[in-house]
Amino acid sequence: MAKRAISKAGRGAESTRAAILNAAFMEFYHNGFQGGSLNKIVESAGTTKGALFHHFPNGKQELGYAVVDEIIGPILQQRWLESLVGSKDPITDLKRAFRQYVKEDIESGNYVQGCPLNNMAQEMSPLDEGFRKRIDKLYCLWRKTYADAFAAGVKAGKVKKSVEPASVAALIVASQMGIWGTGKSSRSLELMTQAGEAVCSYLDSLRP
Amino acid sequence: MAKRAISKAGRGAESTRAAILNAAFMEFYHNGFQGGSLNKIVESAGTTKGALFHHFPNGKQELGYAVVDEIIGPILQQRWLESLVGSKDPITDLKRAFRQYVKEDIESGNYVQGCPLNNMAQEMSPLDEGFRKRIDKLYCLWRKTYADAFAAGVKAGKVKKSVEPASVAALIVASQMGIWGTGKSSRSLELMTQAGEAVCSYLDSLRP
DNA sequence: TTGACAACATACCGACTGGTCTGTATTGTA
DNA sequence: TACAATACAGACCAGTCGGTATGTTGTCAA
Repeated sequence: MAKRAISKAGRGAESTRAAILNAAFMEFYHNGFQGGSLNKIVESAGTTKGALFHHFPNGKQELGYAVVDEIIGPILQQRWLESLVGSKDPITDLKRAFRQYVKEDIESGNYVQGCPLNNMAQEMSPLDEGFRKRIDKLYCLWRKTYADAFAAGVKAGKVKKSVEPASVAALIVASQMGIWGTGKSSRSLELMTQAGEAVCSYLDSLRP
Repeated sequence: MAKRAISKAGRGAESTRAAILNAAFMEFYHNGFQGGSLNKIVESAGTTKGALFHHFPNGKQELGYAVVDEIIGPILQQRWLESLVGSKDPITDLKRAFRQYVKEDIESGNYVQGCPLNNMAQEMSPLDEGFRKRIDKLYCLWRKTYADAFAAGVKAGKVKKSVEPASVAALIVASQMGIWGTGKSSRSLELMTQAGEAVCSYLDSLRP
């Protein structure tokens, strides 16, 4: 059998797909899924509807699913999960991550757009079961990674034994959703850092 | 000068406005502001575009603003603020409110649609400054009410003196946004109650 | 009784939406 | 070299959108 990925008519089949995917992510990130326009997407990707419906035959929905799976998922992985897997001291690592990313998103101005995953979740979860399942899968992974880290922290004596890893993980993830959501409507870096620091002091209260 | 509110041609001027407003709230609550359709709104309100643009000359935007100010604001007031103003023991009162409303929203099924204010905030804050300001005003009031209650709790000896009321308030409100957001994509009552209980145990850690 | 005006209803508009269809150039394969 | 398949481009489509213009009806002050 021939290698599919290399076959390319026109020029750069896989790169065209990637361009559409990235443009779609940006469009949906800024205007929402329902508000996002396929015309704008193909325009900013430098291609046409023909290409879009060639790579995503089921149109907008399939494109949205692909954005969640292939763009947002990996972002979550690298941003919040990678630094936690295998951690023996989740409190220290989480505090560092919180402070770093709050600072980063404020400086880049990205905080006004919020968290891409949360945006999709709030808008599309109630409207489309396919979206909901994909999004839920990511949030489950997110919570599980945190919970595993807390369980490891308990074993390593860095977290007090009375904490329920799953409960704490659920609260931390929820807090993150809320803090980044707060930034969107308040546009206040003080408020985001304030809430972030409150999480940090909560985390400190979980020390043995 | 004549009383304006009583003058009514057709039948029930003010009640027509209210019907449109309520229909708009439901439509936006279920489909988002951008996804919500004016045609659907007037249909389910049992009226027409003429009436809508008579009462809201600036169209969809003005209608959206009115939904935030006249529907969502009062809901927030009655649901989360009324029980906290003048409270001397915010920890007890907040825990009760959390448990009550988690239970209530699960039983009614409303939890799949999330918090109306948060929905609007996530979708519209980055896109429209008028929305953002109105929404921010409500969140500020929300946090301030909590912060005042915590300050009173400190004075009354029901909350330990080391807590920063403003920080704790910011975190609690953010957590609420996150918990109700979690419910939307997970559809898991266990997860919502679990996160809710984690908040309760966090609140307990703020006792003197 | 008679305007004047509020309170609608209805028909209609251009813009834009997601989506399809057909044509065409490029490519690997036989 | 012939052929089929891939990878697009661009025209086109029906439907829906928010919004407007005009018409009609009920109410009230004069």
